[in-house]
Amino acid sequence: MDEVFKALADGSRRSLLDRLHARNGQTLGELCDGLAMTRQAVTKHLAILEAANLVATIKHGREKLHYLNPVPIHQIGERWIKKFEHDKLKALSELKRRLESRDA
Amino acid sequence: MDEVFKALADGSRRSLLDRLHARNGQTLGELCDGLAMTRQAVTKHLAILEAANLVATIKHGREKLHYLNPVPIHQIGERWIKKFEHDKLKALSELKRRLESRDA
DNA sequence: TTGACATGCAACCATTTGGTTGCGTATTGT
DNA sequence: ACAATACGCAACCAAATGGTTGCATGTCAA
Repeated sequence: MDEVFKALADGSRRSLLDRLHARNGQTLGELCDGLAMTRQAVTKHLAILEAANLVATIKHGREKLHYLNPVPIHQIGERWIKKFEHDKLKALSELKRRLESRDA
Repeated sequence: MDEVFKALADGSRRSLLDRLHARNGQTLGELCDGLAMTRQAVTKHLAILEAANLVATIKHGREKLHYLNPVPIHQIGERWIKKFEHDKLKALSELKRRLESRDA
């Protein structure tokens, strides 16, 4: 879980996931297009995403195809974010009350 | 948004949020209890969470009270995670198909 | 009033991170 | 056959990160 959070922490990596979401199965070269970064840097980012199980790859000849795996993202939503949604209003009103009364 | 992702990337910070979720409005000293870390380190983590708008603080005498703000967490769920949930099955089956057939 | 308590602030440190350059290797199209 | 293509690997680098120690400051209680 920590690996997934760390992988998602970087904007370049999130945009790589976005691009795979837009078109799945892209090669390394395709994923490099338009990026202000060397191919080797992109490789490192993809390796981190792969280690976090967010992308899966298969070699096809001399090309490497990258596939998005949205399951860990979904898990973060279910196992982590969900528990904070419950008390959204509760927490807000509690803070407001505290802010308004100095005599707590 | 990037600030929130970065803030959530650290396990210590996530556990601070968990502790505030369990009991809101804790002081710095209370949040330090049981942590294998100096008070100053905890202060830095809380500052990062505050900069990401994940906690709000109010000074009360010589103590500083910390309140959880779950809104940015909720926003990540809505604006980022949600769009990846849609094609969960689609992506999986697509990958499976690729893995099974070498002749793509 | 004064000592203990809760916190703030700054300098410093090691490690991690995100990126580079350079070179090697396998595959492919002509 | 061979040059171009697509990628892998390793060394290196600057900056960010996560932590520390030391000291200063404001507040409360006896």
